[in-house]
Amino acid sequence: MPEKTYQIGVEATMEVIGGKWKSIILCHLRLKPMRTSELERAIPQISQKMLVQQLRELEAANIVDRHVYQEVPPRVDYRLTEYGHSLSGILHDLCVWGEENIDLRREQGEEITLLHRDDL
Amino acid sequence: MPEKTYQIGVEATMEVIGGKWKSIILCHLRLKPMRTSELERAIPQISQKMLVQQLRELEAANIVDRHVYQEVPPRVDYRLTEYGHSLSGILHDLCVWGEENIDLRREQGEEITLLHRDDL
DNA sequence: ATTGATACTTACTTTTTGGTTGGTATCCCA
DNA sequence: TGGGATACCAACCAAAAAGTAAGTATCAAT
Repeated sequence: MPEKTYQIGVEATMEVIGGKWKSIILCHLRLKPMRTSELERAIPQISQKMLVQQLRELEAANIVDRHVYQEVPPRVDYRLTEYGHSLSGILHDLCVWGEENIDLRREQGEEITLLHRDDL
Repeated sequence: MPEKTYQIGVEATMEVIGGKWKSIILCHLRLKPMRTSELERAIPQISQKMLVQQLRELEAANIVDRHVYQEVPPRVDYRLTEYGHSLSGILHDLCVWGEENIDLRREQGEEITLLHRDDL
């Protein structure tokens, strides 16, 4: 087996929550389980392909659990696993820091808007 | 001016610390100011180009300050700005979570190594 | 038999990110 | 006069990530 090495812990964390979409998805799932279509509505810019792909990667990392209801029409939701919840504090802090960053930049004259402030 | 919009705070945060290198650089600078050559040694996989490029972007975001000493041979170091320090807690948590993630994966049989555990 | 709803899946293209190589600039010192 | 040391920059190319569009599968209701 080829050995994988990291220089510093944050590298491993960023493999899990890095990229354009994973942290956004996780910030939503942190608050409640959500169906595919709900996530699509909450993250309007994401394509179906990226949503599914990122969810699969989060499942593989044991962060997200895919829950299938035995119903017709089909129904699935996604939720943080117990291990996934260990990211909850970090995700919260990332959201809050970003909100403050946006406030600051707007005060400095940047044209910038935050649409949905999830007050957590 | 074209208005920039975010759906959720974490998007803005990830613009600042996202990508392959920024969080790693910041985790080092969090502990002490460092010279270019020191950062190169601390992050052996990074190319000069990426190091400089990422530092410039962090400067532009007011996270990192470039400090030039008036000496020959030239000497420069980089350090977190006061605003940059507001990320310190998050950076610490990202490192710690990653270290624990690596431990867990090794316990589960993955061939995986963390070279430098900065005990903070 | 056709449509509607949901949740994917695949093939293909574009964009973004990162890597390599080879350069510049400054000044001291031998 | 020509290394050596440090920091940085530019041109070019490769690889990875993300976007688009269209198709599959299931089963119920009409």
